[in-house]
Formats: sequence, C-alpha cells, structure tokens
Amino acid sequence: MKYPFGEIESKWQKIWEEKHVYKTNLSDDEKKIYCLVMFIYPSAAKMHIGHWYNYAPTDTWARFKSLNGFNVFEPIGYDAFGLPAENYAIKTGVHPQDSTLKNINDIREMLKRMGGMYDWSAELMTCVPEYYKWNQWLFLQLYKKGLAYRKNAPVNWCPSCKTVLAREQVLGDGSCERCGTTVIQKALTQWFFKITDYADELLDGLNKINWPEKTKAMQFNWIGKSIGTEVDFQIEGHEEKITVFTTRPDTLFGVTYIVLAPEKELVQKITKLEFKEEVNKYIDSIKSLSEVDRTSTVKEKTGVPTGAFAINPVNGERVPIWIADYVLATYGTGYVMAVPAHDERDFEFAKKFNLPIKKVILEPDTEECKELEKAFTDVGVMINSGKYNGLKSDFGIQKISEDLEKQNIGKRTVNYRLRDWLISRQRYWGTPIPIVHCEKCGEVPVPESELPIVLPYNVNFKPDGGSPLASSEEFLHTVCPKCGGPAHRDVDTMDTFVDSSWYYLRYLNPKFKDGMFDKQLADKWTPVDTYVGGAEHAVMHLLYARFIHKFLRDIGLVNSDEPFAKLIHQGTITNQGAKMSKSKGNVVDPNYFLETYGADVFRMYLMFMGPYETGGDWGDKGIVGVDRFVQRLYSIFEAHKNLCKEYPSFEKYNLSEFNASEKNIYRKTNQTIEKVSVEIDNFRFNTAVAALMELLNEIKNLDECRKDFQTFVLERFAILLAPLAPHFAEECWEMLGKDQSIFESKIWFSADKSALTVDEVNIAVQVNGKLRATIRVPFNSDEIFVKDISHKDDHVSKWIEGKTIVKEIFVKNKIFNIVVK
RNA sequence: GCCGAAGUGGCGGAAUUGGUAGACGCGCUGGACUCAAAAUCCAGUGGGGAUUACACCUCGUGCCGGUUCGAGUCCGGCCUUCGGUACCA
Repeated sequence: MKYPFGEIESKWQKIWEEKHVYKTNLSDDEKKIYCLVMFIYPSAAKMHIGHWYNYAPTDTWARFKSLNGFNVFEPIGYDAFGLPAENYAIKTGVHPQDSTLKNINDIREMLKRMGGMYDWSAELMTCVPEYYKWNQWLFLQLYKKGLAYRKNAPVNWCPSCKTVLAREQVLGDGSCERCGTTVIQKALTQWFFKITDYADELLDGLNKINWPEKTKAMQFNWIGKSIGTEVDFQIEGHEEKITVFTTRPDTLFGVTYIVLAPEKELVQKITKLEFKEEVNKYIDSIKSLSEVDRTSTVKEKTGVPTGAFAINPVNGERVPIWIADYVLATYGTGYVMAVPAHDERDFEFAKKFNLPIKKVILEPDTEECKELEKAFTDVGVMINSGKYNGLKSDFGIQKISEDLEKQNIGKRTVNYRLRDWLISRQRYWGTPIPIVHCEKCGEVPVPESELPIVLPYNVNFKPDGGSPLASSEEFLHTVCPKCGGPAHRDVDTMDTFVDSSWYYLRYLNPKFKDGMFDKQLADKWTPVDTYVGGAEHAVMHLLYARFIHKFLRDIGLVNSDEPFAKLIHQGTITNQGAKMSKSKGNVVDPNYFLETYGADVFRMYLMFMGPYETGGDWGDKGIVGVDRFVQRLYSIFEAHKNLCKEYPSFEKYNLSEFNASEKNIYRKTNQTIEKVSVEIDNFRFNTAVAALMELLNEIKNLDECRKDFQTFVLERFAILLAPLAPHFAEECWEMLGKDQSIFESKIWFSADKSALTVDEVNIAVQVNGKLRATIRVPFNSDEIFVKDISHKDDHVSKWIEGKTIVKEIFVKNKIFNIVVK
C-alpha cells in the first residue's frame, strides 16, 4: 500500500498538539537549547519553498536535539509591521491590519502542516500593542540615556514609498529595497539611535561569537574603524575654522586645497559673493543624485570653488576651498584636506581642475623632481615638510600628530564608517514614536505609564506624502505631559528593525505584562544558542540586534554581552538563477509537492538537495528518489507490524552469535546511528539522508535475520528518521507496536562502538602512486603481513619485476605504496 | 576595482588530518513482471582504448606550474561563476 501521508500527517499533528509535546518547560534550563530561526515576514499570503528551506531543516535540528535529551525552545512568530502591507493597502484598500492577520493565519497553518516543532504558546507578532508597547518603552530608555535623539540630516528618500530609508535599505543601484524606485536625497529632521556609541564594543564582540567568518568580516568592514587626526584650518577672513579628519597627517605639507561636502552649512557662510551662483547651481545639480551616484567610481569628478581660502596650520600656505560631491557630509567631519600627490581621488580631482600637486612623500628609489603619474599612497620619506624632512612617513604620522596636539590645532581621534541608526519612518504600519511636541516645552517623552500609544485603526494611508498618522485628528492632538497645554504627537513610526532587535527575548513569555520581557527567563535562556537565517541580514538586522542587546545589558536587563552565540546561514534557493520573489513571478509554490508527496518527503528532499549553507537553483527532479525511499520503508514496516510486541529486541548483540547477514546489518545499523547523529548535529542534512538510504539498501536481507534482531534494526531506523520525517517516523514506530510518541518519550539510540569497526579491510596497493591492486586483509594488519601479500599479488608483481624498490610506504588499513626505479 | 566563497559524471551532489575520486539520489541502458503501458523489482552506468570473455591499459575533480611516495584536498599564477561592497579622507 502506498504511504497515506495525508491522514498520517494530520493524525500526528493532532496527537502532538493534544499531548503538548512541543511545549517547552522554561523553568528547566539545565540542558537548555534556544534554537531560533529568523521570524517570518507575512507580506505575501503564502509561504514559498524558500521559507520551507529555511524552516524545515532548522526544525529537524531542533527535533534532533530534543530527542537527544536537550530541553529545546523553538519558537516562531511574525515580523508583522512594514511597508508591503501598507503598499498593498494603498493598492487594494484592504487595511494592513486585516491583510496581515489573514496572512499570519495562512502561514500558521502552513507551518503546522510542515510539522514544525514550534512552541505555539510562545508565538508572537510585532503589530499588536502588547508587543510594540515595549518598542516604545525601549525608545524611552534610549532617550533617557541620550541614545535616542533628533537631528536634521540628509536622508535617503523614496519618492514612491514617500518615506525615509536607512542607507542599508537602498540597493546597490540606488533603488529602494522595497519598491525599486530610485532614491533621492532630502534633508529632514529624524530620530536616530546612537549605535556609534557602541561601535568599539560591537567590533570587540565579534571575537567572542561563533559566527561564519565572512559575516563577521562584513560587520567589521561595515563598522569601519579608522584611526586618524583632526586638524584645524583657519578660514581667511572668518572666525570659524575648518576641522578636517585625516589618516595621513604626514602629508599635511602637501595640502593644496580643501574640499567641503556641498550640503554643509558652512559652505553658504564662506562662499564669496561672485561664486555664490555657481556654488548654488552645483548644489542643486547634485541634489537629484543619490549617494550611490555621487560616490560612483566610474563617474567623473565634479566640484566648484567657493572663492574662499584656508590657511594650512603647519606652513601658513593659503589654499583654495572647493566643494565637491565626492566628499560626504556623513563621514568624518564632512571636510577634507586634499593632498593630490598622495591620494588617488584628490589626484584625479586636481588633474581635472588644474590644482597644484605637491610631493611631500618620496617613493623609495625615485627622484624628487620626477613628475607623478599617479598618487603615491604608500610609506616613503618625508620631503618639503620643514623640520620633518627625512623622517619615514609612518613615523611622521605619530610625530606630526603629537606636535599638532601640543599646539592645540589638532587632535588624534577615531572615526567610524558606521552611522547612527535612523529609525523614523513616514509610515502608518509601524510603532508610533512615544514623543509629544509641545509649543512651550518642545519635545517631551511620553510618560511610561501612558504606554502603549496605540496605533489608530482609522487613518488615511493614501500616498499623499508625509506621515499618514497626521491625518488622524484624535491621534495627533494631545496634551503636553509636562505643562498640560495643547500639543501634538510625533506622527512618525519606527523602523521595523527595532521590532526584530529584541524579539528573541519576548518569545520567552510574549504575554509578560510587567516589563519588556521576563528578565528571570532571559537570564537563563539567552544568549540564543543557535540562530538560523539568511546571509542578507549579515549587517543590518544582526548588527542592530547586537547593539540593542548590549544596551539592554547596560540598563541591567540581560546578563550576557551578545544575543546570538552561534549563527548559521541557510543558502538561498533560486529559480532559474534568480532569487525567488513575487515581483519576478518565479516563486515556487510548495502545495503541489505537499499534495503529491506529503510534507515529510518534501522537507526531506529539501534537505537532500545539497549542503544547507549553499542553497542552489531549484529543481524537483530528485524528489521521486526520496519518495521511493519512503515508500520502500513503509512497505518494510507494514510487513513487520507489531514486531516489537512479539519479538522484543535486546539492547546489545554480540557479533559472534550472528550469521553473515545479521553481522553486516548490525554493523551498518550502528555505523548509521553514528553517522546520522554527527551529520544532523552539524546541519549536514544531505549526507544524513544519504546514510539512511544506504541503511535501507543494506537491510534488503532483513528477513534472513532473527526476529528480535529485526526489531532492533527497525526500532533504530524509525528513530533515526524522526528528526527528518517526523510524521512518517511516528507512524513507523507505532506500526512496530509502540504505544508512545517518539517525541513524547524522547528516544535516541547510541551506537555500539564495538560494532563500528570491521573484521577485514581493503588496502589499496600502489606502485609509484598508481593503484595496481586492492587486497583484503584482517583489520589492523601490520606492514610485514601486507607487504608479503602485496608482493605476491600478480597485478603488483608485474609492475615491480626487474625494478629496484626505492622505498615502501604503509598506512595502516589504507594504503601500501611501493616506489620503484 | 576591492573583499569573500565556489568550480568534481548527462544532472543534484559525496569524499577525517593529503591516502582506492564519483557515496547517495536523479536520469539513462538492459532485463523481469504485463496483452500492453505505468508502477514496482533486478543488473549496469566517468571518458577513451582493448578483449570471445574475464583480466587489463590509459586519461580524468576549471586552466598552467610546483611540493610530495601519493594532491579534489597544500603552495604560486591565471580563467570563470556567484555573493558582498563601493571615492571612507
């Protein structure tokens, strides 16, 4: 009979639910494992196979750990706020809350159908006040510590979504991550979280976590720590000065001009009257450029002079001040000292605008008078640098910095590429920011007792610019918590990365009322032991979560430094070479496979396809192989119904009492237990499945074995299958005559180590490294014995006859290599 | 451009510290069953050569070189693909 997956899957899902086998007892943390998979974004109604590829293998790992006696907590939830739901509402008129809740219901059904071991009592969604109240509370804590602040800043603005995007949400081609529209620059007053205060700690922490090296490298580069010096330049005819940041103070004598980022306010102040028109024209011309456009290496450099001059503090030279878009207001001080001789960008710029190039570092083995063809950026000997002449330039960096500090015109400092986290969004479907704006008192934080500030249901979320919440009169108007006068609420909402920065703490008790999360549980259960999710989150989400975790530690709420001890990235499943996405229309729907093969075959096939961390292009060719495997097994178990009741197995067998088939099968069974355990433990599901297929091939002669031994083998087979194909394994287990669910009784067998080794091994006999024969010898035979047999072997002797044996290499149980001349 | 990862049969992919390359599966070929087909079962299956047949020989892990008794694995230099990133002063 064909394996009736439909009824069996629903049967066991019902039993698991009734018996609460997935409920984790969080008060017992002795052998705890917090296994977390990145929560799901319910933007599309259906889960596609990419989601399955993420969730099913992780579930297999969690089930494996659970059967091995660990107390595993595996929760699931929904990253429910965000743009797609709102964009969908604008298009169709369906309210984001309604569409999101419906999608969540569909997804929950699918996750249950998949057979996920999720603790449903820990399910959470971020779009409910019970959750986002604590985003607001978190905001207030950051605010109290001065880590949430407002500033006017040039921001990435998506004209289509009419919202500000974080830099990280703008794709490489300058388009909006969510809708694909080209992003423009716009200045707005926005809320920021001061992640830069934690930059150093975020760097140091990378050494303490078991994460993929490449992910750590990406975070390292993203933070981009650089050590340098700030130097003050006086502006001719102005009180103010220009402070530049440089990593090369040794080139200070080579400065031939200064460049300001065009959007800096100072530009307006110092620009000479006759240059104003050109300068403003230039500023206008780059406004439409996205930061990516501005910073493109292929684009020719542009810029205009301001007519103003600065004085070089070390030699009193008068140098012109320019503005150019290659200088960014957001990095360093926004002002750059240009040394064309020793910086590639400055060199290119100076060449184009005929600015002087002054050599101050001499390249080893070159002449001072030789004209530079390109910037020399390495270490050399300082020249044209007054009293520093003759010093090696790397030493000059130290020396000049010291002297600048003594004269109070410079200061050694550290700069980060990392910017503060912009969290304001001019959007409806998110967490309202708990700030009130009062005409008298200015910005006033909402008292904690008044939280949550509930997101109103009735708003106009049409894309007419600005924040939709401003259209809700009752939301907007309030009284000032400080003076009681009329005030209005902040109408922006928070970036959804705030939600995902602490959800792993909330899972431990999503209904907790006395705080953001249950600290007692968090102290016991965090850090998360194993976190699984896509590599696309390598810098954004994973860096923000680390920051928030460290902040929570600093206010005494968690007792660890890092949120995620171990990180695994599942690979991406592509379709015809492209990432699956609704917009590309290449999403593969799992339903066909569920209806044809069932959930277990489908999830096992996903794991069998290849290494979990590699992913790959989707193809369904091989699924029939996994299906055949399951069908064959099903017939075997069907043919041995109630076997364990009639012929109970022994725990251990002695090889000497076995016939040949029994001996082979006993050995293979134990080897498979060993192999599958190690492979699943290391997220190598493909080889675990292959090992089970090998075992199936081996037990073709099962009927030649003693009955109680047949029980022994089939018991183990069912248990080994359980993490991979949980419904099917339960059914097999029951067919054998077992009364209790595998996952209720938590069984895992360990291998009989004495049965792992073999009596005889094949040894490869080589002559000059070429395989000439394989001989079968007793396990652990010594060299003399192997040598004797090898030399007598015809296939070997014909290659060594008449030759001189130079040497012989013997590796026990593996190889015997004869080197002849 | 820079950083990172990867290139193995017709296909997805296996291969402890260097030690019999191609596990497992798909596909394909042949056979059994069947009136026939599907399904199922059995056998074979890297390329080339050679043989009545069994032996057997030879080439082979992107390309070129190196280390070694021995290299998919280590080293040097290329090529290709895929990710990440982009004037960071």
